[in-house]
Amino acid sequence: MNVIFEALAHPTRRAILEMLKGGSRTAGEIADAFDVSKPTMSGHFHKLKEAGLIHADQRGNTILYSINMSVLEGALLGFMNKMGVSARTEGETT
Amino acid sequence: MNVIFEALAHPTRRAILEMLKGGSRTAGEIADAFDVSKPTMSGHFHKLKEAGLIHADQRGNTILYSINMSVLEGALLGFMNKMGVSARTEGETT
DNA sequence: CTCGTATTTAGCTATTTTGCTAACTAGCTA
DNA sequence: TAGCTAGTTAGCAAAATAGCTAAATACGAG
Repeated sequence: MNVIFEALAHPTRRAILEMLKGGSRTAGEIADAFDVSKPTMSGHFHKLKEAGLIHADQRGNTILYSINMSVLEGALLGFMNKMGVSARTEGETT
Repeated sequence: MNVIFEALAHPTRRAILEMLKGGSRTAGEIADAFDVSKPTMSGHFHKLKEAGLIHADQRGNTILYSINMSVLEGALLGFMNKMGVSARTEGETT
C-alpha cells in the first residue's frame, strides 16, 4: 500500500497511468509523450511496476505496458474505506 | 492536486489523517501516538496543512488539528474519475 | 554475423525528504 | 515577572528521488 502511494506521488507517473487507461502503449510511445529522457521514464516504469500498478509485456523488440486497474482501484478504495470516505465500485450494493 | 498526493505519500501522514478521522486532536496528542520526535511531527503537520488536508485551530496553549475531509475526498474522487475508476459519493445519483 | 532500434542499467549530480537536537515563541499560572 | 507547558523554527546530517549522459543488452532484419 505504501509503495503504491509513493508511486502515485509523482505527477509524471500519474500521467503515465492516465495515458495507459486508454490502452496499452510501448515504452517508447509513452516516453515520447513526456519531456524527459528515456532512462528517466524507464525509472518511472520501474516504480510503477514495483507497485504493481502496471504490467510489462515483452513483444519482440519492444515492451508493451498496460495498467493494472484492479491494483489501483484496490489501493484507492481501500484507503477511502479506511478514511471513512464513502465510495463504492459500480454495482456494489453495500 | 500534486501537493495532496505528495502529502499522502508518507505512511505517518496517512496515519495522522486516519487518526483525525475520529475527531480533532491536539498536536501533542497526535505526536504521542507516533514514535518520532515532536519537531518531526510538526513537519508532517506542516505538509498536511499546506496540502489543505488538515486545519489548525489555536486553542490557548495548544493547537487543535482537524481533518479537512472535503479536500481529501475531492482529490481522491477527482483522481479516480480521471482514471476512469468508478466511484461516487454516497447519495450521488449520476 | 552485423547493424539498427528499443529499452534498460550504470554511474553521476543536484535537490528534496525525513529525521534529529537545540533553541525559540507563545500562552498560562503562580 | 518567573517558570512551566505546548508547539514550532533553525540548523544539520543521512537517505532517497529525479534527472542526465554514456554504456550495455536484447531483439529483429538483412
